[in-house]
Amino acid sequence: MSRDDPKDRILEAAGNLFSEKGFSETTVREIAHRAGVNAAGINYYFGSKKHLYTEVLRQAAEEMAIQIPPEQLEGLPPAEKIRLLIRERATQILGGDPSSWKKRLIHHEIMRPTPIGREMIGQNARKIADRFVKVLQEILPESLPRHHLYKLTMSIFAQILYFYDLSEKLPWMLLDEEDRAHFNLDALLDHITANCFAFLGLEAPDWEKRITAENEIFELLPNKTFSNETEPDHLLEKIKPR
Amino acid sequence: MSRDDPKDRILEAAGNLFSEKGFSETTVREIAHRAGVNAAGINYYFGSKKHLYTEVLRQAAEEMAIQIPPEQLEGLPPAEKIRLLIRERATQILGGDPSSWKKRLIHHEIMRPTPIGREMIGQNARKIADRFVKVLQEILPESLPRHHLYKLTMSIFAQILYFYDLSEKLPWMLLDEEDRAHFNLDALLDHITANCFAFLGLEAPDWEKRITAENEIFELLPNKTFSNETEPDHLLEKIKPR
DNA sequence: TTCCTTTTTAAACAAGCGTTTAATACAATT
DNA sequence: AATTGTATTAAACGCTTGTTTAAAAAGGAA
Repeated sequence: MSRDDPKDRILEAAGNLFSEKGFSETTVREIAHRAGVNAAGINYYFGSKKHLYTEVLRQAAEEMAIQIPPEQLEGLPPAEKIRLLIRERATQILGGDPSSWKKRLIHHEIMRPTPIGREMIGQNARKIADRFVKVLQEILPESLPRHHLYKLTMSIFAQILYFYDLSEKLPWMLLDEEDRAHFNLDALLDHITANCFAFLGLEAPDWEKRITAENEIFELLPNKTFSNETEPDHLLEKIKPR
Repeated sequence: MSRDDPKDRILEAAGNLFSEKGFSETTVREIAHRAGVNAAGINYYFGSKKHLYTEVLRQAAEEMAIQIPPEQLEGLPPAEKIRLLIRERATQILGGDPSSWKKRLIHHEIMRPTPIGREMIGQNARKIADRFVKVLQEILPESLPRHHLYKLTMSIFAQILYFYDLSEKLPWMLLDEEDRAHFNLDALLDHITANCFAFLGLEAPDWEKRITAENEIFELLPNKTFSNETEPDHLLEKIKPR
């Protein structure tokens, strides 16, 4: 991971460009230029543009696969498990280092899959969804058909992904500066959770009290930058580096 | 709109290809071939590939702008207004002719805007969102900050868009053939509405009774293929223990 | 040094792109 | 039938793409 290894420089440049403009809009010459290497170097190190993309995508998927260890959830009341899972996903996608290209790339692949990433993302999404469904089954009556659980899970994913997507568009969506400040990670997480809980007929837990307890768990996640002591980061600032 | 007018044939072919593969992945030669004209014909009729795209996009946006006339909403209880608005959006995006490229193209532009379509879509989305917010304001206490209304509106949009997106991915998401059958327009609309109502603390209306009344309104919308003979899902009744 | 391998580069390559050109075919009007 | 304006086409243009080539540079080991 050294800064002057050309291979790493290429990966870094490619990750940023691919995540911003997609595969086919990004040219190898552009990547090479940003990485400070000759265009031929990309084929020298990675064989082809496609191989480079798969490698970049692999790295991104790796980071996205990090999750709360199942043992941490053992024993908790189901309602809190749900909240933690929602928070895990939201933190994974809405939180963390906003300048990291890995989140953007995954989001890119979800929204418009390339043949290269389709399967990789699909399997991953399926696994995460099943984790939600399993917890939901603990709460809801056995008799409830499974598709209801999937729908609710999809609703949660939808909101997380869409709010991420929206953060770039807030300037024209919400003109009011003050309103925009309320679209930060914490607020959105609470909103999504409240939405889910209301749907399930659960009492909304006392957030403030929970948050300190949760943070003990989230400390363990390497990716976390979930701050609740500082004034919450404004999503807008966090996302668009340029 | 005659079938043998080359201009219309180009528009039709371009609409399909653009909506499937996006702007830059689609070549003018491909469009020309599918339209049965010479590649030069595209520039002859539309000036350039970009001009063709804007024209195609304009047609798509036109269809998407069709909405329930505001007079139809006058006098209805706010809860029903919301349900109608949700239904309007869901029908617009999830319903109708699935083979029509117009929905796909708009969805494409929302998910990954091109410079050409960004503003067009943005203004439209803003208008629709404000319509939701205005109705929500009738229900909720004055004191409630506006950003809550926007968040809820975004949640509704998120679910509609995501479920549309998901429909292509269901084969790997839900392996079970039977489960998949429950992801139809009616079921999803009920799910989204129930979700919204639960969040607002509203009683879920009696769907069956409402649906006949609604259809009188939806008859007026040209785009509708909303079937109410199928058994609607009583998601809320089954779930809500409160 | 010399020799051999690895890294880096400028240049060229073939293919595909959107677009232009100029010649042709068509249709209607005179 | 000749003319005029429109529609259509094959061919070519200029440019960019990803990739290859072959030569130069760099780096160690002997």
